[in-house]
Parts: sequence; structure tokens; C-alpha cells
Amino acid sequence: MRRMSEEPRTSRIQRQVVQLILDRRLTAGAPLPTEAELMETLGVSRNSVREALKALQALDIVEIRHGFGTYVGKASLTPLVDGLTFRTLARHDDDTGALAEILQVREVLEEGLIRRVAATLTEAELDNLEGVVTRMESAGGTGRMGSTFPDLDREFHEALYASLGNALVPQLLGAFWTVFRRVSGARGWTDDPTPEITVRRHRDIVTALRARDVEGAQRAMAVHFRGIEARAAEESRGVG
Amino acid sequence: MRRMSEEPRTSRIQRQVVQLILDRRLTAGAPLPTEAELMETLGVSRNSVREALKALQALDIVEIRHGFGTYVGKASLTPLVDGLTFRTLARHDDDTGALAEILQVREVLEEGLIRRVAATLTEAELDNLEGVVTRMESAGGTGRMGSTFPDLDREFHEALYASLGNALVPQLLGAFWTVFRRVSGARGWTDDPTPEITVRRHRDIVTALRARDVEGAQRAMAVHFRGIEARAAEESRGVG
DNA sequence: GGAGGGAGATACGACGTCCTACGTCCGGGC
DNA sequence: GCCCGGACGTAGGACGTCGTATCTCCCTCC
Repeated sequence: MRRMSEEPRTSRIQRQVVQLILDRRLTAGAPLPTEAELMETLGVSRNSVREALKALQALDIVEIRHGFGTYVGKASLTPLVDGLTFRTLARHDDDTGALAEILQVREVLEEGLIRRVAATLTEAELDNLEGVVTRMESAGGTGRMGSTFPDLDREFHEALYASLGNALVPQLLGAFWTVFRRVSGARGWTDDPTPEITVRRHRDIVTALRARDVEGAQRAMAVHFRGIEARAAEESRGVG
Repeated sequence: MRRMSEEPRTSRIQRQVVQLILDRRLTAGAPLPTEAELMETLGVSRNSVREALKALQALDIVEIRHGFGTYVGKASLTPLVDGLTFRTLARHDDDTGALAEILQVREVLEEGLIRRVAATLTEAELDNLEGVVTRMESAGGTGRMGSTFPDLDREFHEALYASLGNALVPQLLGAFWTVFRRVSGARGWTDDPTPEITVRRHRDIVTALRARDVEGAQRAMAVHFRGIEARAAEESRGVG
């Protein structure tokens, strides 16, 4: 009699490859055994190996370079971005609700984080933030809403939390930000019609931070998010 | 002359399958075309189809059931859990730092969320939370630290934010919680040596919430996290 | 002697075919 | 009427083959 409920090859191979990385203490960028070596080591066919590696690639746990080899991946939050984007787009009619959920999480995170960061930000970091805002002003002032303005917005929020020394925070916020932007693009939303207001909100945040006004900084961040939410609601009303 | 930098089949197929789901407005659980149909529709081999589906399965965008068919997935945060777990374990020596990062995000989230939820929690929901704490007490009191205690802990934190109406929040917190637990397990950490203190911290949170004491609830949550952080530091010191 | 280019090695990308495993459903036997 | 077993559809897995991308190294040309 055969064993019942045997685990599928592919998922077993996935675990074995991960375990191999862990056991050998490999870090991001380190080369993995070739597909041929893996199929021999694990005693499975090349198809199974490839399917397992494809799955791990989707999780950014391995990186496959055509004609070169397979490498340990950076384990970024790309899968989260893909998943959230799909999930939001797949709500077909109610993507406003899905975006609002993401926005609320971002809001709670940033309002809590800015308090933690307010006390420890150095003057140099504040100067840097102010520089980003200034660049936003000139980018918005030209009337040319290319790709630079959103990038600066993202840069602002990332620079804001750099001093935390928490690598996960900017990645997580960046993931949410990217989802928001991708969904906006897929829905054909227009650019921010009032960039000068958006820029001012950012400047308010820096001003409060420079004054070491924790409450004020949090309030300014909250106001900023009210603006984003209002715009999202507007757009989805206009389109839907 | 050939076109340079042609996109790989597999990733193109991935996008096409996702687009198919979006175009047909399919929702979680809906059946997808069979592998044979896809290979004909997209004009590619079955292996390519399978590799693409495997990648989408890893993202929980599709669900494959052996011998039955392929279906639209729930797009849960499983990929995030897998990614964060790997990422933490792959830091080999410094997993304490990685766990601390996750813990800090959880902490900021929960401290911000509890403020938003404090005003809107109904008495019935408070009763439910208190019931969970009571069950934690009896589970801890027996001395038998099986799997129920951690499950109750998770249940507590999920029930706490149910009234937000934000489906993403409990999933995100659950993901972080699961990563923490998996890493703990992989590192062979022991069970909470002082469950009675942990239970008390939970009860303090409920008490503050019942008194509609927003500041107190946030403080109680902060204290709870101090405890978790201390225990994590202790364990990793003991093992490392 | 050094820079550029081509040949070969290496490794992933894709395909076709075959067989197996799983699950459903229907029909025959009890 | 119930139960069991086999047919059928679908995914899982294996093998062999060819195609294509990247790197390396050596040879040629300047």
C-alpha cells in the first residue's frame, strides 16, 4: 500500500532550495547550484526544478539570469506589491475601498513613525528633506507633471524615515506607494491637479519637524493624508 | 536582425493570465481555463504555461488543485509571510535585528490603530475580547502551553481591529505575527515562561478600552510590546 | 602590447511527448 | 437503493532535444 497524501515534488523542492540557502549561509547575490546540479542532487527532473525556481523567483527569493545562472534573491517586497495590486484591481468595481484600506494602513504607519523620528532627525537630514520639497516646487512650478514629481514624493517619505535604521519601514511604505501608483495608472487617473497644495503640505511637515513640534508634525502628516484620500475619492468618482 | 531584449515567455504568460482574470472580472474561486486551453489560446507549450501558473500560485493569485483544475486565488499575504520569514532567517547571525524591525512596524501599527478603534468598539466586542483573555488565563493556568495560547493571542489582536472594517489590517498583522512565530519555531525558542504576565497585559488593554481611555489603551499596548521585545532579545541572547 | 571580436563553454528558455496521480461521475453489480 | 469500480478529464512529473543568452578566453589586428 502506498503512502497517502505525499507532498508534491515542486513544493518539496522549493523548501529544499530554501533550506540549502539557509544551511550554506548564502546571502543575496550568492550563486546557487545550476539547474543540472539541482536535478542531480535532489533526484528530480529539470522541469520540476525549474517550476520550483520559478515559484521562488516570484517571491524574489532567488534570481534567475538567463545564460548565467541562478542566484540568491534580495527577498524584496515585490511579491507584496504584485499581490496587493492584483487584489485591488480584482475588486473590479470597488477598488476605491481597497485603496482606502491601503491608504489607512499607510496613514497609521506614517503618523506613528513621524513621532518616533521627530526627536532624532538631525539638521542635515532636515536640510535634505527641505531640499526635496524645494525640488518638488520647481518640478510642479514648471507645469510639467512628468515622472519626477511622484518620484520626489516617494523620495520625501523614504528620506523621512531613514534615520530609524529600520530597513523594513521604507520598503513597506514604498510597496504601498507603488501599489497606489500602479492602480492609478491602470485606472487612467490624471496627475495631481493642484501640485502646489501638495508641495505645501510637505513643507508644513518639514517646518513642524524643524521646530521639533511632534504634535504639529503628526497633524501635518494627517492633513497630507486627508488630501490624498480626497483626491482618490474624487478620481474614482470621476471615472466610475 | 532580431529584436533585442525580447521578453521571456513565462513572464508574458503570467501577465496574460492576470489580464484574463481582470478582463473577465473573475473573483476568488472562479475557474480558470485548463492548462491545455491556455497553451492553445496563448500559443505556447504546456511547460511554459505550467511555469507561469506556478509563479502565480506562489503569489496566491491562482490556486492549482491537482486533478481538478486551476482557480483564481485569494491573493492573501502568504507571499509576504514567506518572504519575510526567509529574509529574517537568511540574516543568519542577525535575526534579532530583523525581528526587531518587524516588531517595530507591528508596534507602530497597533498603537495607532487602537486609538482609532477605542471610540467605536461596541460593548459586545469588548465582551468578546474579554472572553478571549479569560480563555487565555485558563489555558495558561493549566501550565500546558500547547498551541492554544498563541492562537488566542492572535485571535485577540485580530478581534481588536475587526470593527475597523479594513480587511487588510488583520491580514497584515497576522502576517507579521506568523513570521514571528515561524522564526521562533525555527530557532527553537521556548514557550513564554510567564504567561500570566502576558495575559495581564492583554487584560490591561481591554480594561482601558472599556473605560474609553484612549491614552491608557495605547500605553497598555506599548507596554505589551515592550514585553514582547524583551522576550525576543532574551531568547536570541540565550540561543546565540 | 593592447584593444576588439569571434568561437566555445555554460546555463537558462522553451517545446513535445509520455506516463502517473488525483478527483469526479456514471453505470453495473449486489 | 446503495455501493463499488472503472472511465474520463485535469494537473503532476519525467526525459530528451533544440534554441538562446551570457561570459570567458584566446586569437587576430592594429
